[in-house]
Amino acid sequence: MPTIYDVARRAGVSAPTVSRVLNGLPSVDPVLAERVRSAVTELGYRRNTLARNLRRAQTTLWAVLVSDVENPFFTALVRGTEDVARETGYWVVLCNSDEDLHKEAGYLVAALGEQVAGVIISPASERGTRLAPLLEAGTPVVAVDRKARGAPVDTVLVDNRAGADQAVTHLLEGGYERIACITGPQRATTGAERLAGYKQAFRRRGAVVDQALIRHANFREKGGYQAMSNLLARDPHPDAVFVTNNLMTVGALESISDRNLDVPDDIAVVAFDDIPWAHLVRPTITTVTQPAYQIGRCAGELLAARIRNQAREPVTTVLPTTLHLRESSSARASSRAHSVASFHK
Amino acid sequence: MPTIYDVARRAGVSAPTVSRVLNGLPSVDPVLAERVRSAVTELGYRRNTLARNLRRAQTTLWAVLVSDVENPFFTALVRGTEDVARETGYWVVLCNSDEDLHKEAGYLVAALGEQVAGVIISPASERGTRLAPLLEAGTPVVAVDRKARGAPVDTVLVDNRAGADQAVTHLLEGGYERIACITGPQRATTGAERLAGYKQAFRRRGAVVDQALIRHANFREKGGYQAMSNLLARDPHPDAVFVTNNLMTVGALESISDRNLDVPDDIAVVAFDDIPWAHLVRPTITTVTQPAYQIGRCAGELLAARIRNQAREPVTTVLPTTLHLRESSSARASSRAHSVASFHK
DNA sequence: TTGTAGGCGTTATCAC
DNA sequence: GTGATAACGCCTACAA
Repeated sequence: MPTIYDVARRAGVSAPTVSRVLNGLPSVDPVLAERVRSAVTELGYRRNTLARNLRRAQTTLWAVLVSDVENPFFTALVRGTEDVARETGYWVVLCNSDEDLHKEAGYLVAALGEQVAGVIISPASERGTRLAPLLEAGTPVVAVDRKARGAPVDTVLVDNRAGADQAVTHLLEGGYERIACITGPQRATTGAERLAGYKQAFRRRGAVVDQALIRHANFREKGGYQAMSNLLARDPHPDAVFVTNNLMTVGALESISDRNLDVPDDIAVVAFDDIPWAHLVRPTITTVTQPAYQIGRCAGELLAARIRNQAREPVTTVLPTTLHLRESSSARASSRAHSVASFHK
Repeated sequence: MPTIYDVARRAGVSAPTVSRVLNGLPSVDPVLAERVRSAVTELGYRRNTLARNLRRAQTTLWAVLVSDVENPFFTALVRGTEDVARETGYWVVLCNSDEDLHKEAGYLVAALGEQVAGVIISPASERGTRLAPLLEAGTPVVAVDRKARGAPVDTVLVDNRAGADQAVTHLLEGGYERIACITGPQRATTGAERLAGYKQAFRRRGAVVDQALIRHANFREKGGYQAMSNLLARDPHPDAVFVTNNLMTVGALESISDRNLDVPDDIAVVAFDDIPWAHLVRPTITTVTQPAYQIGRCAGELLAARIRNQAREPVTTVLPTTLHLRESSSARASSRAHSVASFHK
């Protein structure tokens, strides 16, 4: 494997000059630069990234720490980040915290050790996620999807409260009365804020929130299933449910199906997050969708900007959600004929 | 940031001894080892991975190059690999070739430059994917999901031909006659082998393959949609279709739905790959499922084994597929009453 | 079992 | 604008 010295010898220059050409520094004689470039191609020289990393005390890696790689929301998000990374010359290391603070902590330690150029993280916990060591070491960090407390970092979110409020208001206006909420772990801000939006919708209409209809689960299919089963065991059971993420919704729908209940006749469903291939699911599901890919892109751009300028004040970008009305939440039987019609375009 | 020398000084030993303790080498006096360990914790020392990488001329990264990060098959596969990587002390760098040979080539060059410890790849092309430079540099490579020609590498596959044969035989036995096939790009072995299995099913029954019912698409939803639309424009249109991957199946189902055709009454559907949340889709889809997570684990284990022993002969592991009979392929009207019953458990 | 010496390939610093 | 020199932090001989 040729080194920078082999190139230098062949081009008749010194090693630092080769380095300058390789890094595109302007202060090099064009003639020498050209000699260097041809020497590089002749020898088939490739820069040793490892040596470069050591010398510069930094890699060209971004660590993206998501809560669940198998959740399509995060996959789409990562795709957005990945595209920005490619455009700006970075690699994306994808890590999966599994909503597990220990696993997450392990990855954060590793990211620090590898001296990654930056970290994008959906914190497993608002308070429990320890970003301080990274920040103290000067590693740029962007929080995504969820807030991180006590750490002034760039953040990309959606307006969870407003999105949830809109979804639940839609149910209230449809005539539903016993509207349950299946939300995520309390330590994640998404779980908390979507629950807050749920409550807000009631309050604005002067309605009372029934705490007995609120469940906290783990953002997974299984958690959604259990929470829904638990809710359906009540008498009377809820006539509608707002589920705060996509995977829990799948579980909730299974539970409803297992009891041979009909959506929306027996129970209406509105979900936060997109359900991939929602158009193939019957009935189709009303959702609050987030611009996942855009969130990832935005986080990537903020990270790239912070790497360029460490001093900049941290910013928080809030992207909008969209309520997609579909069959699972059509208005109650009394007024359904009218409402359903309006859902067909 | 303390270095190995700071630790050495504090522990009253030399730097190499610290290194030995850190790397768990046995030839260290237990007393000294203990002194080193406490010095490490007292100083909050963390090994500089970059320097280590340079010295060892290797990283602790695995590059996993998949054809489509947003395809749940690959996501599940990556989870399997990731788990093995964690168990063996590696990081997974996830790269997305997007079935694009140029993008793939770019990542392969980068992997070489970063001196990753190993590469797991689902080659975008049987012949076009250039693994030679990696292999010449001594980088362990495992091909996954698809074969790579001209490169003797460990490989993890499923029996695509048998799986496809089984699926199509099922349709033939159900009384379907004009069975179309939507398969992937010819350069990917999965596309070719599943098509071969389709043809094999016909031949074994002495039936004739109608080339006009075969379409090649890009393994994406859109490709499946277009191919299906094209097939449905025929008169008479096919009475069944075998689609060779999950995303194309989604597209095909959309196309069928757009024409207001009924599955399986107007056209039966059998898909290769699992459809996530297949149980929520109506009608439920008959699928040939692959053990995606296991494939990923297996690839990870082969990679770890090859890193330990470069000399070992390359092996190919073939995992089985499973045909899941569901509603979308129940036997034709003439005999449906009987067959449907057998599908309900 | 432990320490000494040297180098991995690059880039930063400083003269010139 | 260019080159000599040193250093990044670690690990692997080899010698003791």
